[in-house]
Amino acid sequence: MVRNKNDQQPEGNPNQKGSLNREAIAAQALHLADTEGIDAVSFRRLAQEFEVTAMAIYRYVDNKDDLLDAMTESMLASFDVSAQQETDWRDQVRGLIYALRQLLLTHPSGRSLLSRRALPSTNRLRIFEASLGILRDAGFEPQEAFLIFEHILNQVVSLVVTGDGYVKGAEEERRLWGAKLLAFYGSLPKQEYPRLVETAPNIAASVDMDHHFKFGADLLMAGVEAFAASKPPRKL
Amino acid sequence: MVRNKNDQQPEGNPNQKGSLNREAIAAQALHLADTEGIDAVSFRRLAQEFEVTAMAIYRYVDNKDDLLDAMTESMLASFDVSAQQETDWRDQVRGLIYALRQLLLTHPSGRSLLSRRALPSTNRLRIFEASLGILRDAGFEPQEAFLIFEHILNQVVSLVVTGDGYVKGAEEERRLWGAKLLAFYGSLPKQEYPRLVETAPNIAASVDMDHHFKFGADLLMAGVEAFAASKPPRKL
DNA sequence: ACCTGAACACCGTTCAAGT
DNA sequence: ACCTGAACACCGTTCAAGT
Repeated sequence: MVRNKNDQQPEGNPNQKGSLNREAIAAQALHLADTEGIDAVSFRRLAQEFEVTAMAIYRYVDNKDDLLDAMTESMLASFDVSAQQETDWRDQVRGLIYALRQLLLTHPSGRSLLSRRALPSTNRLRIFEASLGILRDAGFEPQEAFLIFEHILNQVVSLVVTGDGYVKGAEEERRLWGAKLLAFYGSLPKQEYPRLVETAPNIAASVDMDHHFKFGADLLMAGVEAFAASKPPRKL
Repeated sequence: MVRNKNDQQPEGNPNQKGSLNREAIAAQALHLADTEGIDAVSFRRLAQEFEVTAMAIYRYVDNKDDLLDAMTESMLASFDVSAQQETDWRDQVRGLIYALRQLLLTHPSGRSLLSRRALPSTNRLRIFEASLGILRDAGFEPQEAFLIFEHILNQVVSLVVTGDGYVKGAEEERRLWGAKLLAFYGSLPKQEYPRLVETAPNIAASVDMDHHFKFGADLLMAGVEAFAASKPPRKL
């Protein structure tokens, strides 16, 4: 290992000129997706970032699908599964939920990446296995455990931010969208849409808000626990 | 009304040559998305379908975003809100869940269309209002009602089919994907991924299966009811 | 009012060629 | 082994022009 990881990176970009490889490409693509949106990720744009031709990237990545796979792996490398070490399964599940939330806050492109139909690679398998383990040890059958895991994944993703296309650090954009939602729902005709007018502030607040997430996580846990309670008592 | 709706439609396409308008464009685009995938929807392709230039479509549709809005409206026109007429709120919510499922089975592109960040048009407002009404009348506060509605929407969408990119009538494709999932998860190293190997059949079965949906819908309802029960008793 | 043609700035991907 | 250049078949969108 002669090369130092930190030699001349222009303004914090994770690319080192001249060192083209799969990991670096995936990391750069992920960074691009998180800061400029998933649509900004293209072979031509990526090539430009590495000061190379678009075709050069095909040496390390089969096609666009494979690139998205690599990005997903790169993202999930930082996923924290330490929640496994809790003693109560409820705390383990809660830990998973909040770890996933943290991941999605750090990587807004996570929503797009995680909802692709693709065979998982090692990092994703690791998380999947750990999650199923927690739920199986809690007393759920395999099918139940799988379904509950899916349930949680989808719900957390939708709770962290409603709608696609958000980008890292776009606080201003979110605020504006929230204001737009409030104005829109708040000014609907009250006779035709009484419930929507009434709920306008809550809809607008859903744009971000920690309270919104906590509320949703509680609802989610209530469902899982209720399901557990409705089963013949084994452990719970 | 001189023109008959049914004069010479080539092989069941909902376009009548020479009658370009917003509704017809939206319907055709939706049909295209449902049968060939959302990516098949382009101005050039759509224009070809109507035997016209791509630019002609811009007379009726502002841009691609507006086109997707119009498609969403076209899709939601067929949404059945008759579940409102049930007497028990649990049946009302169940009715909504199954109506949404029916919509998504008919329109596989629904997943993509419904998860866009956009201001809703009349059909979507109608459904939103009706759903909030059901939940408010059941005794939930505005914020709770909104969150539960979101919860249900996301969960049903993810239950009808896991992963994006499916298309109408692609039963064969789904079957193949299920087989691929089974082979993949079933042949993972047992020592490293015991839970995944064990759960492989359930993961594969999630590709479709009515049982899978019923199971998920029950879990969903269990959560909503548990949340209702945890509140100070007003109606429930 | 409604449609066309040409153009601009993009895509993913293939293939033959360079070093 | 690794990268380039040119090409193909696509995109959304703008603008000036036709009838």
